[in-house]
Amino acid sequence: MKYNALKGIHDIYPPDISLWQHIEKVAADIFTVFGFQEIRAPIIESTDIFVRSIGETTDIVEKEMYTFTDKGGRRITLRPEGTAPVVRCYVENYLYNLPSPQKYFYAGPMFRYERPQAGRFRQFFQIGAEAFGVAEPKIDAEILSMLKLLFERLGLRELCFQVNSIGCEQCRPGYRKALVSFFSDKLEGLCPDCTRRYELNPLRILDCKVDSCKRVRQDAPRVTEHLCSDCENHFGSLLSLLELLEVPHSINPDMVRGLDYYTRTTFEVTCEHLGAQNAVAAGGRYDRLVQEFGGPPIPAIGFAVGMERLVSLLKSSGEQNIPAPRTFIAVLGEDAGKQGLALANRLREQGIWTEIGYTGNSLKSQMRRADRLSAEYVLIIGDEEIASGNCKWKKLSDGSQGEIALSGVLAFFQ
RNA sequence: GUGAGUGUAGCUCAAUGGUCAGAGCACUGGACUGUGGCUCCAGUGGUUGGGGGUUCGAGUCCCCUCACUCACCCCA
Repeated sequence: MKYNALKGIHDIYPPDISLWQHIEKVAADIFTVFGFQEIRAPIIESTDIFVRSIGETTDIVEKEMYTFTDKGGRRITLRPEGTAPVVRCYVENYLYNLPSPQKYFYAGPMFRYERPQAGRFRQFFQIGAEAFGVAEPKIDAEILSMLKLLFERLGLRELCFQVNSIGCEQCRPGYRKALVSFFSDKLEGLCPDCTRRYELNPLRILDCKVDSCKRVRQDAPRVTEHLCSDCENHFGSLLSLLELLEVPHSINPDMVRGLDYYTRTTFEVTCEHLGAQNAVAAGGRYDRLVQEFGGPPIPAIGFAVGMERLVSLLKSSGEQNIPAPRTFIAVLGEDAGKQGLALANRLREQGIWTEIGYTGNSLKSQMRRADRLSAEYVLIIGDEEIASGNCKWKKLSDGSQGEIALSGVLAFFQ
């Protein structure tokens, strides 16, 4: 019987894994200098947590969640995103009593039951960050410049930073009304999906890809023109801070995020080389969620980076650094096999990556394997070497070789 | 959930309905009894995704099914 991984769920293994590790390391380093600390929230939570935060009528909650009942009859869901568990943790453990702001980052798998396509999987990894306790747009700008630095460090170019403000509970209802009245006499020009959106969530008509909908909405009211004065000031200062921090960006008033908890600032980082799923990172402010989860009214903002999308961009844009062993021990014969193994062990104890050949293989094939591994040195041990107490070394990059005492090998590599 | 496309060796791909389904790469060995890359030679590797049908004959045509891919939708 041959088994396959589940649809939309992929293994990650060498050589790709080194790229994943590299991204995770660079991200952790950058987040750390911005004062973010790692947080590890569970992968499964009560279903309710996601329903309440993401929104009952969103697609994620309505049809994309992996939900089951556990043996105790509890409704459980595999997290479809990372913010809700972090907020739950923040509130449950009274982390708002710690000095503000509290800033966290996380990395791990998320799950959504969707039809897989380029850049979209049922299990996908996100690296995300959340900052609690600052209402000022300063932190919004910091977060965006942190993302800019991350992508720069990873060597990514041609990214497009888009920002928007979708207002707050004060001004959004008014904007929604304005949209509804704008579209009320234009319904026949909209696609079937948008006529449904008109009822449920008219803001989503703004990011429909159908041409006729694009035409119909051309003169639709802009969210940025319907902000209350607080939101307008907030957005205005964010834009000027982005100038100050030299984060190139464009304002996209049609950008509507799919999660209900967002307020004010929303943003997306997209790349045209990604295909239909072109967002490599996205996020926004969620000033009401902590309170919604039973905490005090604490503002917050966060984002998530899509690992698979990032990996695919990095794979197509640069060459990978595949890690290589420092030395390869080629052995000829039983005794040499044993001595080589013992030597390998001593080298490894010193933190030197050592590979060893197996006596069944010819020297030629062992050399070939050392070459394929890109080992820096090969040590050759056979009967002659055991008898003389020396072994041969060869540097593969230039072919130079020589002899050293078996007892001096450790020093040779240090 | 809807639509389209593709399934042949580990990978990338050939093969008018007609001998035994091939090539390159990779892997193993040899040429070079103990020295990698380059070259040459050989070997390993296939239920042509699975099932049914048409036919003297199916990798090729038809039907069903499964898987994958892309797009819609949705989103990281």
